[in-house]
Amino acid sequence: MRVTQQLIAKLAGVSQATVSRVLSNDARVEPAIREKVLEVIQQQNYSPDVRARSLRQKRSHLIGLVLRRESGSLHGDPFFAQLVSETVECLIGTNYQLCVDIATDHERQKHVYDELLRTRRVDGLILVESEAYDERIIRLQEDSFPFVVLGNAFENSTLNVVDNDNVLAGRIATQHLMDQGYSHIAMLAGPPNLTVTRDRVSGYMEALSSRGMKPHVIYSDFGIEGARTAALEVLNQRNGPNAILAMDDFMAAGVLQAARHLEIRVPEQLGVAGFNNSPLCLLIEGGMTSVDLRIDTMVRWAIQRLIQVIEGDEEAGDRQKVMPCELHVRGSSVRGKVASIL
Amino acid sequence: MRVTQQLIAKLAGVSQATVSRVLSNDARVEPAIREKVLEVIQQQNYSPDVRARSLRQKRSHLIGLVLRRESGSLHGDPFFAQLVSETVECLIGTNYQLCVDIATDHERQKHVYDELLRTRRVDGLILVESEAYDERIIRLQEDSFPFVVLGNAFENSTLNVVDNDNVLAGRIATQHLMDQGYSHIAMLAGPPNLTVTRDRVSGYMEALSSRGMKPHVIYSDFGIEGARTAALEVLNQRNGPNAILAMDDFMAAGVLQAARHLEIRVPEQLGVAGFNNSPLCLLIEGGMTSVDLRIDTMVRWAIQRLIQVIEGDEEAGDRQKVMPCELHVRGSSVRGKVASIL
DNA sequence: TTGAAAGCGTTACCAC
DNA sequence: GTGGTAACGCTTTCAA
Repeated sequence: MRVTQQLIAKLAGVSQATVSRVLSNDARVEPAIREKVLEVIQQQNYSPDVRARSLRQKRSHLIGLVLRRESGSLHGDPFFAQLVSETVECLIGTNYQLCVDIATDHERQKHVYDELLRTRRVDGLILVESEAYDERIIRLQEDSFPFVVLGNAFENSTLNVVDNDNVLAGRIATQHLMDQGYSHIAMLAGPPNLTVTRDRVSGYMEALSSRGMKPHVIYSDFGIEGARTAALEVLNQRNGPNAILAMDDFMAAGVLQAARHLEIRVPEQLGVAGFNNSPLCLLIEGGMTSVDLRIDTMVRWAIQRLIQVIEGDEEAGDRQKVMPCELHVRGSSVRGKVASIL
Repeated sequence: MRVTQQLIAKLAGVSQATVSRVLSNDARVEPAIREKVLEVIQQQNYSPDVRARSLRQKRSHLIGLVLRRESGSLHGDPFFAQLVSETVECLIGTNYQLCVDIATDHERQKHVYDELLRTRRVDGLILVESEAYDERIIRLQEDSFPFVVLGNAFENSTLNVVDNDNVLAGRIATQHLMDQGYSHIAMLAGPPNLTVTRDRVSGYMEALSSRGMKPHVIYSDFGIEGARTAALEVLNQRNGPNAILAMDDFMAAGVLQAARHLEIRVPEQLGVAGFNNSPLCLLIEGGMTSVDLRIDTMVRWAIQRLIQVIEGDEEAGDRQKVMPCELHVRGSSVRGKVASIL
C-alpha cells in the first residue's frame, strides 16, 4: 500500500491539509507540528505523488525534447548525443525532467505533438531542427503552448528562438579555406529546405563572392554514407573541388573517407572543414577543422528561457538570442605543417 | 479553457461516462452514439489528459532511463548516444515514452531514485552501467518496482537482466590479437569495480593463459582523455605492449591518438581493438577492430521485458538473457594488408 | 494556526 | 447500453 499524505497525517495526528502545508513550506504552521510531521515523513520515506500534484497544479515538471530525424540515422550522430546529454545536465538542479521523443516522419510528428501536448504530458517543448516553415510551430503558437526553438531562424519575431549565426559560421569557414589558398571550394550541404542549410550556404556564398569566386553547392542527406557517396561523385569529376566544406563533422568524415578511397591527400590536395566541433574532430588524423557552434550554451539558454516562459516570467528575459560561433582550425585544412592534436 | 470529457459529453448530448467508454473502446455503446461522440472529439481536437489518467490508473506510461556517469563525460560517448536513440526508437509503437536522467554522483543518484520512483513519475526503470553491488537495486527489489538491468551480471537470479557475454567478448578479442601475432597484449580496462570491466578482463585473461601469455591490465577512467594519458604512459615504457585492447571504441581512439603522438605505427607496431563497434570504428584510418555487443538487440529485449513486468505479465517471458557478440575485424589489428573500410 | 471540503480530469463500479 | 458517482492523491480556499 502506497504511503500518502493521508497516512502521514494520521500518524502525526494532524489533518492532511497540514501535511500539505509542511511540504510546501507554508509559513503558518506551528514549529512543533512541522517538526513532528517532518519526522513522520522521514520515517515513512514519503514523497508526494507527482501525478496527483501534476493534475492539481496543472504542471508536470516535464520538458519535452523533440527531434526530427529519420529512424536509425541517429546512431552515432554527435549532435544528437550532445543535445540530449547537455539538456539532461542543464535540467539538474531545476525541478524539471526530460522526456525525449523522435518524430521520424510527418505522420509520426503529428502523433508526437498529440502525445506530448494535447495530453498535457509536458509543460513545454524544445524543438530542434525544425523546417523553416513548420506546421507544428503554428499550432503551438495558436495553443500558446510554451516552447523554444533551437537552431532556427528568426523569421517570426514573436517566437522564442536561440540560434547560432549560421550565416557567419558559413562565412568564416569559407574565408578560412580561401585564406589557405584553396581555389575551388565546394559546399556539401544538407537538405535545402532546412534553414540551417540555407543560412550556411548564404554565408558560404557571401564569402566566395567577396573574392569573386564561383559557388559549387551539393545537396545531400545528413549522415556519413550520404556524404561519402556525394563526395565520391564530385571528387571523381574532372575539375573537381580542392576543398569541401561539409554541413557537419559527420559529413566531413564521409568526405575524408571518400578522399582516402580515391587516394586524394588531405589537406594537400583537398581541404576539409565541418561544423559542430564535435569530439570526432580530434579523432581524425591531424584533427579536423570545424566551426564550434556552442551547442552547450545554446541548450543552456533554451532551457532557461523555456522555464521562464512556463513559469510565466515571459517578460523577464530576451525572446531571441544569437550565439556567436568560432572556428577551430586543425590539420584537415592547413596546407602547411599539420598541427598536433594533443 | 481546456477541452475535457465533460465538454465533449455536453456537446454530444451524452454522459461523461459514455465518452470515457468510447475512448476505451468499450463494446457496450450504441454505434450511432459512438459515432456522434467521435465526431465531437475530432472536431474539438480532444485528447484525454494524461495526468488525470495516470492518477486514476496508477500508470504514467513513462519509462525511466538512468545513466550513471560523471557530469560532462557524456559528450560524444557513442555508447550513450546509441542507448538513448535506440531506446526512443524501441518505444515508438508502444504507448510508453522515455524519461532520461543522469546520476552524476552518489548523492545525485539517491535524488534521481526519489524523483523517479517514490514520486511515481515512471512506471519502470532501465538501469545501465550500475555497479556490481548497487544499493539502488536492493531498494528497487524491496519496493518490487519494475526494472530491468542492462549490461550487468547475473549474480542475483531473481533480477531481470540482459547482458552481453562480456567474458566471451574479452576472450574473442584477445584471441584475435594473439592470432595476429601480437606477443605482448595489454588491456586498457575501465574502473575495476564495474562488472563489465571484471568480465572482459576475465575473458582476456582466460585467452592469454590458454597460450601461456602473461596479462597486463591497466585500469583507467572511461573517456578518450583518460585512455590517451594511460596509453601514453604505458607505451613510453621499455618493453611496452605491442597490442592494446581497450574497454570501448572511444578509449581505443585515445590509444590511437597516443600512438600517433609517439609515432608508433598501427597496426604494424601496435595492434588496437575496442568494444561496441560504434560508427566511430569506420572513421579511423583503415577502420578499427571492435566487438559488436549488439546494443540494439539488448535494448529491444530490455524494453520489451520491462513492459511485460510493468503490465504484470512477468511470468510470460524469460527473466534473463545473454546476448551473443561478434568480432568485427578491421585495419587497426590486421598486420597484413589493411582492409578497405568502404 | 488548523481542519473540512471542493475540485483537478479521468476510470470503473453500480444501478437502472 | 447508459448515467450517476466514488475514488485517485494532491493543493487551496474557506470557515472556524
